[in-house]
Amino acid sequence: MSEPRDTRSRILDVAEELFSENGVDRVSIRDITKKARVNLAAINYHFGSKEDLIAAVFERRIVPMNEARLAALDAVERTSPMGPRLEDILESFIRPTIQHSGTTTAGGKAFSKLFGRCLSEPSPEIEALLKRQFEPLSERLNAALTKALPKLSRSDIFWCLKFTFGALHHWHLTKDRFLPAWLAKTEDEEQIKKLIAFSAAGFRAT
Amino acid sequence: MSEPRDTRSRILDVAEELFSENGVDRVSIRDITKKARVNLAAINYHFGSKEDLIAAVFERRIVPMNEARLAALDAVERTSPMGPRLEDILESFIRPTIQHSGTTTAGGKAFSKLFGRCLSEPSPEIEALLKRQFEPLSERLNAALTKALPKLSRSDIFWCLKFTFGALHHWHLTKDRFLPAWLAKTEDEEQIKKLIAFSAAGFRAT
DNA sequence: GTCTATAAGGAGATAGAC
DNA sequence: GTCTATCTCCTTATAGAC
Repeated sequence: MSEPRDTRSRILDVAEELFSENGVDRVSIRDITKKARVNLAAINYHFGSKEDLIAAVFERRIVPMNEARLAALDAVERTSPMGPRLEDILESFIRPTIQHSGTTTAGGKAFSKLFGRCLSEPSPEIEALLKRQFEPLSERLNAALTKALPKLSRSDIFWCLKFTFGALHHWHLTKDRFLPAWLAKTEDEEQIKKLIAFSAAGFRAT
Repeated sequence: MSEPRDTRSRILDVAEELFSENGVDRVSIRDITKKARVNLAAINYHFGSKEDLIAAVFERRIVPMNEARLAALDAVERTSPMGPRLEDILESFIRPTIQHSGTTTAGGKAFSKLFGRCLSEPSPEIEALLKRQFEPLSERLNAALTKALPKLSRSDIFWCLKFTFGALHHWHLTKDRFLPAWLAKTEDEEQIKKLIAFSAAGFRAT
């Protein structure tokens, strides 16, 4: 089970690893097919083009991640019919970040870099992909937050959510880089809790 | 004055614009020399290689930006010998972001994308460049924040600063993308103030 | 400093056999 | 579905004339 799998999956796994390690533009389809030990023509056969492969690699992670976020938001809204606490709303979209691009698997480690790359990637295809994947989630979060913080304007909520997402993403992207020698090791779980507290206070101060 | 300039500067200007628009790997030296109306061989003559050109483009912005951050930190420390307020420390590194990669010039707009790209760029040269450019600033900020928030541990300060930097960077990178139709237009100046208040509350809640 | 010409190689994609 | 062979194009970098 650790090696066979079908050609398509092997390509996805290797592509994710290499893309995040070296950047999509610096990885050739030759690099991928060689490492995956599949034929050079397999990528074009299974995915159509390199561009479509990039989208497939990305969607394989982001779709379940955002589904988990929506499910978590559903869950807290069901539990608190009066509207969930701010912290619970924030947790519903922060926690799936580490659970689904988890630090456990090699591919998971890879994904945050790939996502960061997509954010600064100006390709219209990727821009559309991001919009499609995040718009419904963003709408739901904004609605829940508006209910939890009735004194804030919609704009304020939108921008605070952007700050929070930025903090989350940058933490995830660089949590094992640029660390000073004196820094104590901390569990992801603890850092998530800190981020939730940090952001919640930020929202309330606005 | 709007067009002549020397070959070297013309290359830097055009490279910054094209790199951020299309990504460093998707821009060839041919694209740059053509648009800058200089000879194809000029990049290798003036900069040595494409890689060195990328570093030069990046450093041209980041060096003065971080100098401005350090100068602002010096200034608030001089004004408050007992140690500056948390908000003033945060402002000293947040404000230069918009002033130096300013939204005024075309090149400035370009820079935040280029920076985002560098953060998710795994090239060892760029990683070293970032480290060299940010380590002294990070040390200074951590020291000032430790003084302003004596109850926090060094680790907590480090991670909160990372959250803040992430929020700042992501805001800057996406402040004119992924915006819902209903969103009211806001000035950068106002958003900076919101970010300072947001982060300061986050630090104090930790 | 600037230019032309070219070297030397890697890229994505596909036709067509098996 | 898989493979080989190949087409076509574009890349960075440099040698050497002006």
